[in-house]
Amino acid sequence: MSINFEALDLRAFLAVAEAGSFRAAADALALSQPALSRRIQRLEGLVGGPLLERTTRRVALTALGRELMPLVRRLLDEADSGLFGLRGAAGRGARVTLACVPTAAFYFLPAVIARFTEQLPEVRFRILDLSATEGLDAVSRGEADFGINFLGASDAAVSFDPLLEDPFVLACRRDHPLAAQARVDWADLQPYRLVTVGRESGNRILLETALARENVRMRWFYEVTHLSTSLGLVEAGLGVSVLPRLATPQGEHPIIVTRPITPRVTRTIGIVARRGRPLAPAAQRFRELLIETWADKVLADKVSVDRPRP
Amino acid sequence: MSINFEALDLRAFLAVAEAGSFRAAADALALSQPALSRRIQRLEGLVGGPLLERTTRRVALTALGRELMPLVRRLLDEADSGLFGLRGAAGRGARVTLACVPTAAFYFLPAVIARFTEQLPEVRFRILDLSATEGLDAVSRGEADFGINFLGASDAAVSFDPLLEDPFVLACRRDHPLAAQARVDWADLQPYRLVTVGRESGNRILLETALARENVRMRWFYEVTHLSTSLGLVEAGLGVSVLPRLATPQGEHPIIVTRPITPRVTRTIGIVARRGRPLAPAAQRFRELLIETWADKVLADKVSVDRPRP
DNA sequence: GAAATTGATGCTCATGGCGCATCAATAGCG
DNA sequence: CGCTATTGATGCGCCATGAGCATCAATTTC
Repeated sequence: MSINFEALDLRAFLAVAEAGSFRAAADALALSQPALSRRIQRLEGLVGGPLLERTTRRVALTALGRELMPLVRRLLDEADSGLFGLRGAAGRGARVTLACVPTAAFYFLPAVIARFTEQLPEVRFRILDLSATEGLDAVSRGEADFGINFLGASDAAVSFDPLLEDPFVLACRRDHPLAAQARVDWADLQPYRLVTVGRESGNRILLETALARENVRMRWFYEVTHLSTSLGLVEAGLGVSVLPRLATPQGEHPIIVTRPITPRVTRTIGIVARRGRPLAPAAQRFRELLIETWADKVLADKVSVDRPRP
Repeated sequence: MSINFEALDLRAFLAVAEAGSFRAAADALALSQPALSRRIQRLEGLVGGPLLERTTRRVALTALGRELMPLVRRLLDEADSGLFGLRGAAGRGARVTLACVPTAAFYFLPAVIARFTEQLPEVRFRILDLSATEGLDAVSRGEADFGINFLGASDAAVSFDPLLEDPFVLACRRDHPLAAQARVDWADLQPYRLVTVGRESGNRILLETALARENVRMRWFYEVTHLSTSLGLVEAGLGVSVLPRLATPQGEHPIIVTRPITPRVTRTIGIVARRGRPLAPAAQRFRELLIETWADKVLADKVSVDRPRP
């Protein structure tokens, strides 16, 4: 039969021996005096005899207690230095590598990285600013600990934890006729030249798939490689653009405004990570902080889109 | 901040590592599989990272887990051998020394020693068969772990835990006139020759003190050193005797009978132990068993006669 | 002798740990 | 490739445990 002590039992004994008082020891361990008294009694039960000789005014070790002291010191020293060393190894010098679509990177990461750095200042970050498909590949190949992406929900090799629903919106100049409307229909966009990203872009694929379901065809006049270039052309007055909300200017912009489009088309942004492979401690910790920070801000019901391969 | 692990956490981890299976490890530790799974999760939380990489069919240590293994082995080995060594010291080769008045020794001890020996067969007993005053001195001087005595209740140097109230009764031959009565008064004893023990005897002192309060004088014809000799003289027909109930034959005796005497005079038999000095583990254990065995058989309400020195 | 302080204990309540039921995932086999 | 058996994880309910509060008896100091 093994003896199932708790570290707190040993710490209680050590604290009493060093403080010479149950009350002082209780304070040192953030316990009440009765709680500490019971811890000592529990240890005495485990060991099989009294460890302390005490009156209401005096505490001293018994012979058995004196015999136990070096063992308790050794056990706690080894446990503390060993476990702290391991916990430190989980953090110190560690690097978290993330594959993020750019819009997500700038929106999600700064505040969370700031919080994280308060707790584990030595962890470094490597942020792969990639397209959605490239980011997904990086996660699948193990080149990134995890990614923030809007693709992956139907990929069996990765898990997908949604963070939020990001709607596609119209971006146009303030003096554009459509700017006068509080919201626009997809049909309202027909008369105007549209600026879009390339057809291999994840956003483009997503949008066109959604619009096909709504029986809507878009007239693309300008095709660019990056979403930020889209906004440049809109600002120059060459057309309007349909962009994810997070890709548009946050807050007031002197020239560009955004308008919601109905019927509403959204993309789900979430955390993608390779299945069956635990994250390194620092990455795991960061992931938890990310979810903790943004889960409260989910704009729609959190949707579990993680489904097994057929 | 310290890490408050439990020995069971460490044992769970070790068991899984050795068994290669949560279920097998759970069996080894007499836990259910879910309980063991949670123990592992708890340890991973304490350490700050995953210790095991597992699917439903395969369990392997992570790098962090491999790093933790030697520390866990060392901690548990040290704790187990150290604590078992101490627990053994509490039991093995131990000797319990008791100072008992003879009547108590034969009445109280046999059954309890039998029970005790079932649990700790290697503990030896030394029973000092002493008079009450000698027994009290032996306890006070530390020559005995504790004593069973009817003196000591008002002695500040010892604690007194009552076990039972033992009344003084009349012992006479079956053919004696007093044997015809169901009970006798102290006055009924006046016409007869009394056999008693020496005036330095604790029983004698106790009895005379009690009778003085009842305004009763005794006519002692025979004075002997031991209570057992009293019974011999009664049996020989030389007189009657007043003895503690426990000193008289238990059960049927062909020649001697006992009769209760009114008003009732009793002595309180209890455990006396030196104050402020914890008992050695085996003695403490025996004392607990003694109380446990006999506390249920207290003939009168348990009386707390232990009072502080003025 | 009174007062202050301490360790132990009774009591209550919230929490934690366990086992059961169940699910999803995995591996083996046909 | 589909089916089956088994496993680790999780939700849930229940019960035991551990904590703090109130209080007591004992000790020490003044």
